[in-house]
Amino acid sequence: MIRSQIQKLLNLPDAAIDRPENPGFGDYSTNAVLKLAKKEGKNPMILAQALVQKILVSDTHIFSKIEVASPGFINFTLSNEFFRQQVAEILKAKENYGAINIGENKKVQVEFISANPTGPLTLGNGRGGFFGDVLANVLARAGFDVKREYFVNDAGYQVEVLGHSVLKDEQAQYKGEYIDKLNKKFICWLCSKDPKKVGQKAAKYILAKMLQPTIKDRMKIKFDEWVSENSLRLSGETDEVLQMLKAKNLTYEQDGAVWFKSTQFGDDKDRVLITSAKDGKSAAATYLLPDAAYHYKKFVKDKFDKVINVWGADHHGYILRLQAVKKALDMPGELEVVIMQLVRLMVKGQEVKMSKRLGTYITLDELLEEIPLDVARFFFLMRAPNTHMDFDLDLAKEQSQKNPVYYVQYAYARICSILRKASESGFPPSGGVRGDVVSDYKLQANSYQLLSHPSELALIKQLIRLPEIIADTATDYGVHRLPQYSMDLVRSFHKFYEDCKVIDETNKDLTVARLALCEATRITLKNTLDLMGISAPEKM
RNA sequence: CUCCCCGUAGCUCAAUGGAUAGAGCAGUAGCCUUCUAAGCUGCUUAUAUAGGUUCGAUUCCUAUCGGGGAGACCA
Repeated sequence: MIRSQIQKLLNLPDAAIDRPENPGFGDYSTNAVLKLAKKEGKNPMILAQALVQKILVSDTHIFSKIEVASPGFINFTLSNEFFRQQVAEILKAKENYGAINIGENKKVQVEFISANPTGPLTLGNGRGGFFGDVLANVLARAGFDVKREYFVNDAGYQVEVLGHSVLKDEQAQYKGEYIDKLNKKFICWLCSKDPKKVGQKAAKYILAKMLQPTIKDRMKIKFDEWVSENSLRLSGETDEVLQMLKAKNLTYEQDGAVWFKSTQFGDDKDRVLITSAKDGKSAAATYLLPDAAYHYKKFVKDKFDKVINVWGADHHGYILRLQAVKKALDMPGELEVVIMQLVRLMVKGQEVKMSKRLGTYITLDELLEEIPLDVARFFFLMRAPNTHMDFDLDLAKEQSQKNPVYYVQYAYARICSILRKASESGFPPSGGVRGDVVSDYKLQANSYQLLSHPSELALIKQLIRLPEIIADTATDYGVHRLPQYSMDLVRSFHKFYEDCKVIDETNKDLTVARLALCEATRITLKNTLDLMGISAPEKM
């Protein structure tokens, strides 16, 4: 990565290296000196000048110009020669282009969706699902050892409520077609009239027949593990954690319930671990206890260095509680929670409360029946996690045709079309399939010199952003950067396409150089689309 | 009442405290005898309000207004 090379040259480890929007300020710039000058009370311009002198002395072929700009920026302009070399680098790296190793093979778990097995997936699950999936992709590319997990809450109060709902007794809450179906399906189980048993059976069915097919087949997301809450309870892991808390004297009993002293670890109030038996309900573990056991498993047993939980905004208040448990049990590793703001459902400009009880919701299945997966992914991925999102299915359907994903995919199809045509016209001389073509381009490395058109260089500058995009996204989890980047990238390609005719029988060297650039663009775009889980069509 | 998130162009969204606030869609004027016009080029429009910190604020702090979420022996 060029950024880290510049950092090394500056010998300022925490210097932020920018890409200025204004081309007059070079390809990269840094304000590091401004900060340093402030700290040391020196004149930033003088400091910057001195630093630049040192860099010039150290002599590098990468830059064509290093300038100091008021009030103390240092602007780096890279040489065209350097940019051209990058095309060859990309062709060499192929599908590995963009891969970096800031993760150092550390074990990271991304836990996402984890929707209760009590009904179909919602739009909010879709948003979090695509986000988590792509974040995991990016982390893997950044050199982490990534696992995706889904925590199945197949035990506890909500499963009992599900049982009541399927039984259609007076404590029923969930409504919808699937409940009616389950009611008929489990007629044999209904004999037992035990809401817990019926609920567990129904939860199992919902997971296997509704959630998993939607996630695997429709959303195209693969989880490494589906961890069952019930199995943690049955295996005794939940008890184990409770005993550890008790042994540390971090629990107490009050009003018949067992409490965790979470306030000792920064929480607002103490939390109940086991409810008291009252109002006809038996004592039961709250969600916190199995979740504590689950995180104990993540950090202590599975030895994850980092755990990233993707949650909906309605779980915000839960973060402190979980962090408290982690601290209380001295779990090693990092726990991070990404909060996805909720998706509001709008119909004709009016908000409709999404409610499983009222049956007023649009499921993810319904959405994905109306809208292609690529469109849905791009649509959700474009938005930063903390933006509040209004969703109107009719509008989404209407805008599906205008989705920028087509702009991106069209560029890919265009590139493939050119490469096909070139191969038909005998470029390069040996012709053949694309894989062979690439190796032929490499043989003609000197023809890269011919890439000098502003649109060609602008395109290369976009290509070399990919590793930086991956590094940034793996650091701040700003997954929406990817669709943004893909649009920037293809905009440069479309411009190049307009300005530079690739196949030119009268200038074979230039043609080969431009074909190499096309192939490098194809690789970069393909790798970017792969990260987003979006298909790369060779024809449109 | 307390806490969290958000307020940017007509609409949907970008912008590690940086230099001239960017895209897409919509609107509008052009560009195909030439590799895919699902494209390219031009024009038009924006930081909720009031203070503060800073060389420099869409970004950080305070207050106000407006929208969403949380505050249970629910998950």
